[in-house]
Amino acid sequence: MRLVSNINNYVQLLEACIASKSLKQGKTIHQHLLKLSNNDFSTQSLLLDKLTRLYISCNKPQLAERVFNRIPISERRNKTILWNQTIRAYAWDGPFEKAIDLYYGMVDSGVVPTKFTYPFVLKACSALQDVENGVKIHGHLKRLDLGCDIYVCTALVDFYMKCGYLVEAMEVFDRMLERDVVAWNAMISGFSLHGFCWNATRLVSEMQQMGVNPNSSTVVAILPAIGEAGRWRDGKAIHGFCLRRGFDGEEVVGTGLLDVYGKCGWLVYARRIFGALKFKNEITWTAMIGACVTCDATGEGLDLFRKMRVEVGVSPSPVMLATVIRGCAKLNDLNIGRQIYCYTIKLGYLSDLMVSNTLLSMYAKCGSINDAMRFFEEMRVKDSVSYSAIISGSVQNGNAEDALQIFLKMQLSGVEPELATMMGFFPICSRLAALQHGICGHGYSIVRGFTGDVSICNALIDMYAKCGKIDMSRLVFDKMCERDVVSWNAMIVGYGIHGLGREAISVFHEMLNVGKKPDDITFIALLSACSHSGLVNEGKHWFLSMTQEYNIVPRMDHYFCMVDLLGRAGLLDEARHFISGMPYEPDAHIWTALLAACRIYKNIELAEEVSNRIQSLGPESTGNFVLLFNLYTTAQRWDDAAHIRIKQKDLGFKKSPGCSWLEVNGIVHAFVGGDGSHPQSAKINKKLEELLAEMKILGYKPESNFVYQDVEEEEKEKILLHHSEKLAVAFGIISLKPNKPILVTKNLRVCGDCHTALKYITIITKREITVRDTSRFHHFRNGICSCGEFW
DNA sequence: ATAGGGTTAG
Repeated sequence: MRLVSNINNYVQLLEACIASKSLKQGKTIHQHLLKLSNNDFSTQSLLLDKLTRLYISCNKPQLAERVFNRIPISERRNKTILWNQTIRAYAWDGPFEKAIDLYYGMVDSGVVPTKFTYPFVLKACSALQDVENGVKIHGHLKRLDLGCDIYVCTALVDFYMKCGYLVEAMEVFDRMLERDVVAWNAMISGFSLHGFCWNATRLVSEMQQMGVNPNSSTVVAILPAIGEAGRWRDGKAIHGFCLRRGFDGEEVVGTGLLDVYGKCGWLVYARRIFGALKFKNEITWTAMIGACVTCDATGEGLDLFRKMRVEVGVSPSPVMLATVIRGCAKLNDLNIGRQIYCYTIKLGYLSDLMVSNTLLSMYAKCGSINDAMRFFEEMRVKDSVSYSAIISGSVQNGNAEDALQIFLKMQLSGVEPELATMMGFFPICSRLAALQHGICGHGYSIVRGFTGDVSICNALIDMYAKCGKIDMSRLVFDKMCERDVVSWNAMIVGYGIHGLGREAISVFHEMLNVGKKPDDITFIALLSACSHSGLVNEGKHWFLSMTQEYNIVPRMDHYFCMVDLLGRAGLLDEARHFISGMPYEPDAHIWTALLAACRIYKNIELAEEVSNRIQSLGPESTGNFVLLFNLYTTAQRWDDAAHIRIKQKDLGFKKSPGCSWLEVNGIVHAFVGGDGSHPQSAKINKKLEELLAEMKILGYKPESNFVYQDVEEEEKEKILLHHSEKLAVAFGIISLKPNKPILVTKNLRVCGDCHTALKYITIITKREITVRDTSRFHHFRNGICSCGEFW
């Protein structure tokens, strides 16, 4: 036969193709052979062997496998190397499932895998995060006595680490008889990947003690963890190490180092490294732009972006674009943001999920929630990041109801809420006082293992506090293994809004005792807690100590707290004096706090002065009109009251309607004053009539001063009776079991008449009622409110 | 080696 005589020629040709990796020529020969042999050269195992090798060397594992399978099984059994190399080719860039299938095929054919098989099949398992098969394969190799091989063990460590099975990885590593730098690096990059910076650095010193020198891969592996943890001292030490060992010229090392400096806020060093690098690739540029953005030099970052495009002529990658968009978000400049949006379209990156999620978050951060929402709806593919971004964006822009709806939709869509999603979800519950949803989210977070995270617990503390369950906040707080400043702050805020000033101060003391440094927010929380509990001396003391002992320069917010504190306590002159002593020009907020105090203590003269000040500061807010109007009506100065109302109307300020809501069986029911639209409206009204009659017997008199409309007395009584907080409470009474406490949330301060009426209602119904208004909780019980009339 | 979502105050 001609073919037989020519085999050697073909073998030589194929070998040449293998050596030069020329796929095209190889394929031509393959075609030729098929024709020649009438599709029956399959008996020629030598040729099939060469063809398999050719396709492997050209990274075409699928073609290789097909040819390989035509070799008779009896012969294939002896070709372990070909099995291994095909698996390796699959493990290199997929499809990874094929690598695992082929491994099982190999075992089923009775071929014994070798130490060169396992690293690749394990790599495929970690790429797929396929723990089940990985563990099974680990079992196989134990039986083959490969459990001590250094390459196999390194591969196992890498596999377990990449799949998040740190304990298993450590077990394998500990049992290794010898460890080279690659084995150590596998452990180190594993810890680094999961953010365990401390473990990673400890291993680096351990390896040095064992006489193994870290190489540049070790450095590259550990740097991201250092940067993420913000440990710039370690970063500097590694930088020094790199200089001594001459690693600093490598692009990859330099990129890692400048990234660490950027993340730690040392833009100067980042710039220096960037400038010194001889070779910069696109990743280096991206890292530098990112460093500028992180260090609040966004302008510089955008300049670099421009420079790179013009001078270097590199087209930006999606990652770079995302970095630049993050910069735009930070600039809070929608104009630049819209330009970059167009640029994204031009580059064709709009379908890149990461890029579009960044854009989405940019719209939300720039306060353009409508753009964000539209963009979100138009996204064809949405993942948990997209949902998280739109949910937290909506809450932050004051739209908790929409955020809740989107969260519910997310669940229907089958996208699972992740940690960051819950981070946005709990503030929704806080805002709406939706306890049932909050508890549900807490349960979910436990199941998903999120509750080990400090920030999640912080969000839980805040959620329970704002849903009226301060004891639950404390429980979460006490169970935390570690606490950051936010945890302490959230706890202090919680006690503060419940009027538990003493407890707030005691938590603050605990905080100092354990050596946690309070920040500016801690003091805002502490001062406002004092203010809500009338702890004037304590407040004054901490205000002084804040500057003197903790070196915190008081901001406008701190001054606001102090004015509020003095004002609520009735020390109007002192408050007035305090304002004159401020180092800043007081803003409308500060004056409003004083005006509110004037209303409580009925000081019309000061109120008028303050009101003029506010007017001279420019645009007024509706609240001020209401305060002043309220003051005049209480003093029965009807003309002045009317004058204020006319002015308010002329200037186009409308009082935003009072709205109260409560959660029943996981559904939030909202009521506006005089609202008859609720399906149960008739029952609610009937209940209110009954309550009114009983209240009157106990001595309740409707305080018609709180009705701003100019109508008959009888009509005023009716308006009062249908204030939103009363509607919500009545609905709570008829729809919740008699022993259940009622929690109502209101968008404005609770009205004075309602405050009185609710005390009577707790006597009549023997039920606890809690109202959370804009600034605090009112717990009504047996005719008494926890606020001690401090509001 | 670079990269999207996040908690506390007002």
